[in-house]
Amino acid sequence: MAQSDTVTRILDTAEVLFAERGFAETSLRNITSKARVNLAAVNYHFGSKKALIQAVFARYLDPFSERFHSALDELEARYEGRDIPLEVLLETMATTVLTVPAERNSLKVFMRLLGLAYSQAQGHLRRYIQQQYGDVFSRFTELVRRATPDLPDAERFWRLHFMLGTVIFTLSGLDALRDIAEKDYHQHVSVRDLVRRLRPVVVAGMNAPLPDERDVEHHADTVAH
Amino acid sequence: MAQSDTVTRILDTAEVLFAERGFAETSLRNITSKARVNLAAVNYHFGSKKALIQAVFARYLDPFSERFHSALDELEARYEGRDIPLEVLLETMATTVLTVPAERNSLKVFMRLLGLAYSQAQGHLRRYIQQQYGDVFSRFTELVRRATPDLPDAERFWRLHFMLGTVIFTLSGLDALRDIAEKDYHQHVSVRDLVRRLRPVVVAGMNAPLPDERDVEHHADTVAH
DNA sequence: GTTTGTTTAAAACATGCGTTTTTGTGGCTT
DNA sequence: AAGCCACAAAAACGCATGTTTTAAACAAAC
Repeated sequence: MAQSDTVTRILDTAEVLFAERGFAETSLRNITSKARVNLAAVNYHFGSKKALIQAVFARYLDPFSERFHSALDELEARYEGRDIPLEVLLETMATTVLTVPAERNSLKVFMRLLGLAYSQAQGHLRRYIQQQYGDVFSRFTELVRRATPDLPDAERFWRLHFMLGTVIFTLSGLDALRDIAEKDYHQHVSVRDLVRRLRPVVVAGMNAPLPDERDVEHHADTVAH
Repeated sequence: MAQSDTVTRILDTAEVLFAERGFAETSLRNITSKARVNLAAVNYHFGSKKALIQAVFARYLDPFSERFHSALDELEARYEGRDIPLEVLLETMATTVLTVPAERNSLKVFMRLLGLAYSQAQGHLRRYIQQQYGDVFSRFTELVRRATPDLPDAERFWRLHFMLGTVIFTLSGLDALRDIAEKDYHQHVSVRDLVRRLRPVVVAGMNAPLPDERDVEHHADTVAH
C-alpha cells in the first residue's frame, strides 16, 4: 500500500505547484517537502524532473485522449457518414475537456498546464505531447474540415488556433483575470460560467466573414517607416 | 560613447533571450556572454535581474503607451464627442501595436514578451505593468464601453480578454504555429498576414450573440459525477 | 530465519545561479 | 599633476538546484 502512495502524492503535489508557478520555478524540494516525501523519491520513481513533468501531463492527457476518441467514434456513428456540424464538434471537445479533470476536481490545473505547455520553453514537453497525442488532434481537425467546407484550408487552420488561444489563454490565466473581474464587477466567475461565455464567441469567430484582401496593403503602409 | 553601448547591448540581447526561453530559463550569464559584456554589468546598470526584466518591457511599453494615448487623442478629436466605432478602436490599437516594434524590427519579440507577462508567474512584472500602463488600458476599455452600449459590462470585460488572448497567444506562439502551418500548407505566413486574418475573427467575437442562460445547467450535468 | 528485492531516508556532490566585492582603467576636473 | 568618477573586468560569495550515493527499513520468498 505504501508503494504507490508516494508516486501519487508526488504527482498530486507536483501538478498543483507546476500549475501555480511553472516548471522552472518549482523545485523538486518544493514538491517533495510539501508532499511529505523524500527528495530522492522523485528521481527514484520517475528518473528525472523532465520525466515527472511528462508524467503529470500523461495523467491528464491519457484519459482525455481516450475519451475524446470514443466521443468522436460515437459521433461518427450517430451521423453515419454525414458531416458533423461544427457546433457539435466544438461542444464535444468542450465537454470532454470538462469531464476529464472533473474527476480530480481541478479543471483550472489542467488548463494552466496546457497553457504552460505552449508558453514555457520546455521543448521536450511539446515534442512529447505532439508525438503522444497528435493523432487525436489530427482526427478532430479533419472532422472540422468537413464541417466547414467553405473555409479555405489555411483560414480554418488559423482560426482553430485562434480559438484554441482564446480558450487556453483565458482558462490558464484564470486566476489573474478572476482577480480583476471580481474587483471591477464584484461578481464571482466560475469556470463553467466562463465556458458558457466562451461558446458564442468561439462559434462567431469560426464563422466570421473571410478577411478582406485589400487590408494587407493598408497595414503595410502604416507599418513601414 | 562606450557608456550607453553596454546598456543597449544588454537590453537587445536580453529581450531576445527572454522571448525565446522565458525569464527563469534565461540566466544573466547567458545574456552577458552573448552580449559580450561583463557579468556584473547587469547588476551595475540595472540593479537586479527583476529590474532588467522591467527595463526590457519599458523599452517597448513606454513608446506604445505614448503613441496609443496620442492616437486616442486624435480619435476623440475627430469624433468630437460621438462614440467611436468598435472597429476603429480595434484598428487603432492594432496599428499602434504594429508600429512600435516595427522600429526595432521585432513584433514577434514584443508579443512573446506580452505573453510571458501573462503566463509566467513573475508577480512583480504584472504589478509593474498594471501600475505603469494601467491607465492607457483603462482609457481604451472606457471607449470600448461606449462603442458597445448593448453589451453587459461583464460580458464586454470577458470578451476583451478573450480577444486579447487570441492575439497574444497567436502572435507569441507564432514560431511554433508557423512551423506547422508551413509544413501543412506550404505557404509563408507574415505577421501582417496574420493580423489580417485576425481582424474579422476578433470583430465577430466581440459582436457574437449573448450566451444562452440555460447552458449553465446543461454543463453542470456533464461535469458532476 | 535468513536472504533478497524494493522502497524510503539522509547525506553528499557537483553545478549553476544572482549578487557583491575587489581591482583596474580611462577620461575629466580642479 | 593629482584626484576623482564612471565604468569595466575578474574573482569570489553564498545559496539553491537536480542528481547520486550510501545506509537503513521492511516486506516477500525460500
